[in-house]
Amino acid sequence: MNQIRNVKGTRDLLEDSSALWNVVEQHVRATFNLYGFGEIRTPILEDTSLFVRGVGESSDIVGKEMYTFPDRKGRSLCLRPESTAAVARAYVQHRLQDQPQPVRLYYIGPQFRYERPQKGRYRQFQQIGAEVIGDAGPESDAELLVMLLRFLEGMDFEGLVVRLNTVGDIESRNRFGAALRDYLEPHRASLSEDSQRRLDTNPLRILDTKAPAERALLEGAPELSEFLTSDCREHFAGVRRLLDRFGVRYEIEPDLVRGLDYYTRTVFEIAATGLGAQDSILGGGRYDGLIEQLGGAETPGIGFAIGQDRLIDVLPQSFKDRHQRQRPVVVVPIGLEQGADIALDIAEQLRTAGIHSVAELSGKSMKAGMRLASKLEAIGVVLIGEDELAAGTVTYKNFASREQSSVDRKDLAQIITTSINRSTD
RNA sequence: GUGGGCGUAGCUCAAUAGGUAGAGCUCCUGAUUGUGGUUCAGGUGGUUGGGGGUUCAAGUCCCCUCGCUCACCCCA
Repeated sequence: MNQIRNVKGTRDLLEDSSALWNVVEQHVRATFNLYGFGEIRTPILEDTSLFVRGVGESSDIVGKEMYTFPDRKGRSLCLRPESTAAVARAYVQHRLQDQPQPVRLYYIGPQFRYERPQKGRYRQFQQIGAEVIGDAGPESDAELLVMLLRFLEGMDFEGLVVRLNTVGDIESRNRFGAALRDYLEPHRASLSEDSQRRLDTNPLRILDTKAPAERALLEGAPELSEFLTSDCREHFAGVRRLLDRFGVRYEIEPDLVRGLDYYTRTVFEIAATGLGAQDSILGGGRYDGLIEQLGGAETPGIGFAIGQDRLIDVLPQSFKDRHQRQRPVVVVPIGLEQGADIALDIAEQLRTAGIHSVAELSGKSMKAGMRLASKLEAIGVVLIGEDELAAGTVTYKNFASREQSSVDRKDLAQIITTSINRSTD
């Protein structure tokens, strides 16, 4: 019989890693709240047309990577491939324009894309994202990046550089797209199949090609920066001025264009080393036309998404060390009739005092209990046998010092607490 | 979707020119009846990813298939 296993491109996070995920998520909530962001939780299942309209038909995500299927009544649904479009949908649907603007939201949740898995790329992956909707100024762009860096630095990341670019507004993009098409059209035959298709659907995307021949050809191509409207130039200059003011390190990358069609003006990403080919840990940008595209009023917005799986892959060791899991006290009964009951009583008493504790319930030998305690890396064990039971005491053994003493049951929690505090000083 | 590498115990790996599967770690038990983590002894655990073929004989050779992994592509 063949074993049932997890679906390709998904994974189980066992205790060791899920603890780390939780720590990161706590750090997200703490930091983002500090900047006035509230959490939004949107469904994993959405109407397929949300992404067709929001992310764009010419994008690879919508074109070939979505988990799309008809439900029992034939409606086309999909597992969300990203969350910005869903947040924008919620903004329109719940009339969040009637809230004080801009609205600041963050989310943490799984996303799904049907791709060939590899290092740092999964079919179910987790994104941490934040969106600022309803403010068009460069201040929002800068503030978002400042928050992002505070978040990363809070986890001991060092030397990260933001890769920054502007792709202009719709008008700039259309003018540039036309010029790029005119330039490349004579060379159409020498372009890759993908690039030929993009020449018709979205010429901008050809800019980030890696094919050497195409890169060479692009050397002489018109540049996006020459087609920016004065508003777009001003906006980008504003973003840069503010980033300088806040000491954010960035590099301008003129060829940075992102794969989602909704991006306008500011786009950015941060890469990390140690991730192989999938080295981008986060990406984002402005999407001033998205809300309108989804049926709302003309409303600007900007956001980013962090790949949590990748982030955790490169999490600095010092941060992990600071968040090791709590070590328990193990309560071991010795040859008692109702040993498990009594062990549970004591463990429960310790928990009331806030001490992480585990009762040994197997009823095996005391040795087995002691072994369990060291497997669990316990800070100590509470032993209780006939003598202790009769005297109303227990024996507490501190594993670090190897000292043990007989203490009254009512004093146990207090004694353990002070011994913990002493060792962490 | 395309290409490379790899599938032997829970994990990391052995197995001479095809000869009937083994080690370390983990886990469990024990080393005079109430003391772990070290040490020692013993034990659990595999239809060698699956199917077919060649052969007296296949983990080993051939074919198919599945899975894992890395890269392209794309992106987080």
